[in-house]
Amino acid sequence: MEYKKKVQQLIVDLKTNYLLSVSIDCVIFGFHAGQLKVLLLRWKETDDWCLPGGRILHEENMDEAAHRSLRERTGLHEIFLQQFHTFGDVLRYKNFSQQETLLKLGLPDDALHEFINRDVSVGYYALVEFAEVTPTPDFFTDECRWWDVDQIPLLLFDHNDMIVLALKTLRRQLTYQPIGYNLLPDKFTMPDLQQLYETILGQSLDRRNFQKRMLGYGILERLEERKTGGAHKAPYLYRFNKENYEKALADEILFVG
Amino acid sequence: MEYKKKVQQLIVDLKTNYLLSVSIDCVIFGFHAGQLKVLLLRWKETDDWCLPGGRILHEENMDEAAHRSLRERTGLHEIFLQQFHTFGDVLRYKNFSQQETLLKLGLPDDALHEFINRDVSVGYYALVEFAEVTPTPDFFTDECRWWDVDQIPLLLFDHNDMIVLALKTLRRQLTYQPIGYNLLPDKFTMPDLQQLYETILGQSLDRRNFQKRMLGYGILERLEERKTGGAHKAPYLYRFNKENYEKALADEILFVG
DNA sequence: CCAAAAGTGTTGGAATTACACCCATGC
DNA sequence: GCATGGGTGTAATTCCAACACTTTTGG
Repeated sequence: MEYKKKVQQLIVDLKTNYLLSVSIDCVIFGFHAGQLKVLLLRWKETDDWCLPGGRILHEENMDEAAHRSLRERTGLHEIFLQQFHTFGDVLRYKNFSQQETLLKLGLPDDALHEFINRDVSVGYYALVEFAEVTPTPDFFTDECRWWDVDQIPLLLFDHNDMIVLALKTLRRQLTYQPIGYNLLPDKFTMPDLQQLYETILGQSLDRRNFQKRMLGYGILERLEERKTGGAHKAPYLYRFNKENYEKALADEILFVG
Repeated sequence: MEYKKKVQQLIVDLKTNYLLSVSIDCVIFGFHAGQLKVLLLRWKETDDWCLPGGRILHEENMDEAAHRSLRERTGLHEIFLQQFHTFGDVLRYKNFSQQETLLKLGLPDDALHEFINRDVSVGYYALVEFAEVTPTPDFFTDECRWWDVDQIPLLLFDHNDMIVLALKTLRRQLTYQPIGYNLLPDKFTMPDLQQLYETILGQSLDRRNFQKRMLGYGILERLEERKTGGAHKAPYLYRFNKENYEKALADEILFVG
């Protein structure tokens, strides 16, 4: 069988070209229609969803491996990517019927230990611009799509835990670093930015105070243009001042919270 | 040669019983005489120092592996231990002459790739009570001792980077979580606690404001006793209220900063 | 009795929160 | 013209930082 052969080949490839015992999992956050979203993959022939992941080549930095995996799943090149935790429990492989999966992949039972080892997995989270992503499944999956962060189903392995912790880390980061450069389009309105913050934090903020605060950090440039087409008063458009934005990222000032 | 044989045995042991490609490094902080200290190991027959580390057994949770390593190096059982970053650059193995090391260990050149692989390393930091530690070298080292955190020499691998980042993480943690339970003896004075904070933060704090703040969090219990024997006015002794302390740890309130 | 450390409260300023009115646009 | 959302400033409060005097103890 052609397919079976390909899987065997893949396993050999994994064993020879990649670091053993370590994998990478990515929580890719996007923002659309007032909702924070996460990109998930569905395993072939199943209803089982999981996070996109990858492995590390022998001569490759771990961060580069994460970027590479992300590129493959989203088509994006320059993305904000950050390690948030490394998961090393033996029991990570819950919610997963190995037998069943092997069956579906058309593999013999004894391929089991070749296929799913006990790995340590390094969790990264990424912030990407929703509209620019082209979700792309990999060899083992046949669907890749966005899920609302508050409607995630039961995932394979410990991937639900990963999303929870990634979100927690993101919220914390929001309190000492600016966020938005990687989640919003180039030009955006103040209400857009506020909605992003509110969505991530899960609470509403005062419009006027929020604006004062954001402008106070000097990371925003107001453009001459306004956003037209809305049913109401046209809001100004803003753009991030990349230089000051980077400076704020480095300084780790207290932001919101 | 007896020694050589033992090394070969160790390598076999590593390859069969432990996860490949993943290691653990621990930055163990202690506090003594107004100084923050880190526990370092010196490689046999060299002046090369490095952090204590370990590896993960196949059926062992990563956190347990870290605890086990720590137990072996310090003799301590219940320690505060926290993962802070995972280091995955290919160039982690700087400041390290493999040739030289193999020579000193009395191993042939071709043992090189068996011995030092390119690993991903998970960094943990620990907070321990200085007085209760019994520093213990391992097989590859013949000295284990405390170093002042601001007098660390050039270490093997990327271990200097690890200490810097561990300290940075510790300082950040100090701003949203209480610290002290694992670094101070059971009973301590307010000036003791303040000195700890000042040492970690690297800055002096106002005595009165500090006390107000700490008492405000309700994590301290003042005892009837006072610390006698000092040349001056006897300060009160305090003890952490474990329950409230744990609650504060979980709540992640804003503390100092 | 003097030096050195510890105990304790108050006050002023800065930062944060709360809050209200006017303006533009599409229907 | 009206409903909806966007733009803007001020007053009240809270939080934090600065600060000084008294007490105890050993020498």
